[in-house]
Amino acid sequence: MDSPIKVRFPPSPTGFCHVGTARMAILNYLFAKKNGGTIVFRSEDTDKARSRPEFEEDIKEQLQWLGLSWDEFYRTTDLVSTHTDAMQKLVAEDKACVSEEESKKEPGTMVQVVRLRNPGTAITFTDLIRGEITFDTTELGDFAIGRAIDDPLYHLAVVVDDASHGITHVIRGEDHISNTPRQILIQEALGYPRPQYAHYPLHLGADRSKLSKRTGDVAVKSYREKGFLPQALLNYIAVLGWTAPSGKELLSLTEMIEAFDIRDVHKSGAVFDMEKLRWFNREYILKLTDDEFAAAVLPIMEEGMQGRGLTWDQGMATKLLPVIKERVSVWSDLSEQLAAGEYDLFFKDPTPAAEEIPGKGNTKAAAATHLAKLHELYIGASAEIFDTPERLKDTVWEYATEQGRGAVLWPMRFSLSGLARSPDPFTIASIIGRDATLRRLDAARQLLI
RNA sequence: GGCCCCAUCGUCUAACGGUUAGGACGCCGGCUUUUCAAGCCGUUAAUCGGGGUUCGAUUCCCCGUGGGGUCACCA
Repeated sequence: MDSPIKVRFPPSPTGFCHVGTARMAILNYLFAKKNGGTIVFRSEDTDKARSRPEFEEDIKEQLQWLGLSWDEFYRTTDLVSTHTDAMQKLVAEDKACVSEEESKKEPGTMVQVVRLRNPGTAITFTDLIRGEITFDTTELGDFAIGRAIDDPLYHLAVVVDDASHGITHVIRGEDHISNTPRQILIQEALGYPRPQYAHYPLHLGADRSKLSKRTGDVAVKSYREKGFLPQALLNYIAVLGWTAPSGKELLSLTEMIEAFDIRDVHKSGAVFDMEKLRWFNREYILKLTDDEFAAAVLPIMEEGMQGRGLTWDQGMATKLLPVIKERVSVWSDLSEQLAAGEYDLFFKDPTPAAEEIPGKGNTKAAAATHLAKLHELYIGASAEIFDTPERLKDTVWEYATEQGRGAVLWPMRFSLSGLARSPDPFTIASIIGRDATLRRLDAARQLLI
């Protein structure tokens, strides 16, 4: 009977939750869930100077936002007495020693340091992702495991904590590969069992160096603030460095758990590609129901309208939803479009420049004629044609085709939008309605004479 | 520099000795009811180099080269 699988999320609360933290959590989560294991969230706060509660809070919050969870929570410092016991045991057995040394941080002052007496053996361990890895540990020397007998350092704390909690699998980034022999040495000195190790590659910045603040955005919170959907970020981070046997990229958390096998995690680092993340996000936006989409978009629009000094019109905004859906990959795109005034035309009449109304190669006189004709066709048609862009198109299509579509449609679109780039004229007309359409067509025509 | 890890299109990857080296994102081009967006279709593009092993290497081995990680009284 195998012992139950148990993994850990061991972030140190010395910074905000970044994508590397998320990646660590996702891989551990998928592995645990796939194998019926449990997860313990351990806040590694042994560095008292740099650890801060708000960082710990942020890490929990962002991980939960992504849809992840854990079964137990504790802080490394909760176990200091256990760490002290372990160090005392090592000292008593002469496997470690306490020495007085000159402080490296404050030269001149003497400080106590606990060091492991390194037997200098070769350590070989099997990595679930990379296979056998061997280190000659003599070069490590008698490395430090505590600042004092009651003040453990990272390596000692990790080993004692993992053993105390019965951790069976240590899944972490490859920056920990070289830490592994040290930790195994401590385990062996303490007589602890060795967990299974798996080291996954790191995410890289565009310049292929370790992803950092310098090489790109790393805070999960900043992606959240930009308006990325948690499912999309989660999916992208998971798939960047792991491929499901099916080869599918778009996977829900449930599907990922189902398909997960630690052996399918890649060996080499991958560049974090913002464009592809945006594509994932758009795919997830498209999966949203109309209600979910409206709930997310309307508040952003209201804020954007305020920013433009325009009166909020929820009915109009609601009619605009389909137009927005095809122009947005991330919510921040919408904020930017709003700020650029791209949607102003739906909330107030535009002020098109007369010279731009005809469009290239056409005269003002011709444009004025076309606008007059469009006005005539629409005013004579039944009001229901404004219900759909298709009917609005059908009403004038024959005329437009006959006169040259560009020559007719550009003036129409420009009169309605006042913009060189905008949604098509029929869509605009159906959204702003009959009155506004007729009014704008006529106003533009008058500018031309 | 020592040690460790890694190496297929621009990017993310598939191909577990035999494929016209496949897919995705992006790029570029085309189509669709003017512009923009979206959508659809299509094109371009890769096995780091050199030795082996083998009838046959992207795949196995060795050596280079390149990239990354790590060498704390941080985690």
